[in-house]
Amino acid sequence: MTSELVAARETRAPAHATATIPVAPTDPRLDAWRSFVHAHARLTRRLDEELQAAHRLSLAEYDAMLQLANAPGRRLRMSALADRVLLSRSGITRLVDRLVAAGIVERTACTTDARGAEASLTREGLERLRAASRTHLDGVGRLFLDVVTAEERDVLTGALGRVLDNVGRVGSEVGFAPVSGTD
Amino acid sequence: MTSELVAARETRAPAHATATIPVAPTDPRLDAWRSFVHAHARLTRRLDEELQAAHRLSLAEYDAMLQLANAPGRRLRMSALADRVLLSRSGITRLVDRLVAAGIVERTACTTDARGAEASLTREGLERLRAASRTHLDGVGRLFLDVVTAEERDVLTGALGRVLDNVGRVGSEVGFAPVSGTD
DNA sequence: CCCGGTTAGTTGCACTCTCAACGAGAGCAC
DNA sequence: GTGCTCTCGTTGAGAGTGCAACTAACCGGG
Repeated sequence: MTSELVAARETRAPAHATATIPVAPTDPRLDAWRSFVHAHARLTRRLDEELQAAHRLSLAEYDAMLQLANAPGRRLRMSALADRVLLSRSGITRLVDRLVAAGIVERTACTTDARGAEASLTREGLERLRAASRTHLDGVGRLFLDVVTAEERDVLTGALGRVLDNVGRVGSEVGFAPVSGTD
Repeated sequence: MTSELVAARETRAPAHATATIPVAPTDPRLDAWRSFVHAHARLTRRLDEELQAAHRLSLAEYDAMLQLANAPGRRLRMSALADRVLLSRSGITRLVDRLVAAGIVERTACTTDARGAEASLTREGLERLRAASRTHLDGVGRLFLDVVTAEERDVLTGALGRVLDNVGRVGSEVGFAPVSGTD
C-alpha cells in the first residue's frame, strides 16, 4: 500500500449500497491513507523491536498484559481478553500459554462457569509490565507524540475515532464479521 | 494495543511536550496514539477480508502487484520489491512464488546481474490488479475517506508523514536497524 | 429431568512470516 | 588472474496466527 496503480477514472457512480464517491488510484485524498498505513507499519515494527530487545515481549503480549492489568482483579476470561487484544480464541489460548510459561500470568478455572478459564496477571507479571511499559511509552513518546502537535493530536483522535466507529457500523450494516468487539 | 493501563478520559491537553517528556500511562496525549493503532487494526483487517473474499488476494499480495504495476517495465528486482512491501527477502521469495503459481507474475533472470531475479507482472496479473483495485479503493473510500474531512486529511498527511520521517531519522541516529526503505 | 442448540476454550492443520545458513556471483585489491 | 569479501536470492527450521473440528458445559423448552 504505497502507491495505487495509475489509470485514473473520474466518473461519478450512483453506488448507493455504500454511498461512496469512487476513488481513483490517483486520487490525492489517498495521500492521507498512504501516510497512515506507512507510518503505522514503521512505527509498530520499531516499537516491537524495542520491546523485544529490552524485555523479550511482543507487542501482542504486552497488550495482553496491559489488558489484564486494567481489568478488575487483574483477571479476564479468555474470550474477553481475545476481544480486547484483537486475536482469535485459538490465538489467545496460545498467547496465554506463553505468558503462563513465562510466569507472567496464571490460568485459573472460572468459578461461575465451569467451561470458562480466566487469565490473571501474577505479581511478577505486573512487574514485567511496569518495566516494559517504560520502554513502550518512551518509544511512543519519542517516535510519535514528540513530532505531533496538540492540534494534530486532537484531529487524529477525532478523525480516527470516527473511522473506527465507521468500520464497525458499516460492518454490521453489510453483515460483515464483527471482527470482535474491542472496547 | 488497545488501551494502555488505566486509560485517562480527560481531554485536557498538557503542556506541549515537544522534547520527550516522560509519558505516563494516563497521559491524555495517548488518546491519539490509541485511536491510531485501533483504527489501523480494524481497518486493515476489514480491507484484507474484503480483498480476500472478492479476489483471493491478501493485502500484501495486492501491494506487491501494485508495486510491480507502478515500476518501469512492470518489473522489479526481488530486493527492491521486498523493500517496497516491507517484507524480508525470504518473505518476498515466497510471496512471489505464490503469485507465480497464480499466473500473476513471472520470475525472470536479471540480465545485468546473474545473481539477481526479477518479478514481472503478467497481462493476467495486471487485470487481476485492476479488478482488485476497485474493491480495495472502494473499501478505502467507504471506510476511511468518507468519514474524514479535507482538513483532517491534510493534518493526517502532514503529521503522519513527519512521524514516518522521524522513525527513520531516530533510527539511524540510535543505530537501530534500517527496517528497509519502503516508499 | 432430559434434550437440543449454543457457547467456551483447546487442538490439529495450514499458512505466512522471519532468522540463519547456504551457494552463486559480483567486485575490489593485488 | 587469484583471492577475499560483500550481496542476491533461496531454503530449512521455527514462531505466531486463523479456521475448523472437537469436548465440555450452559441454558431454555418439553
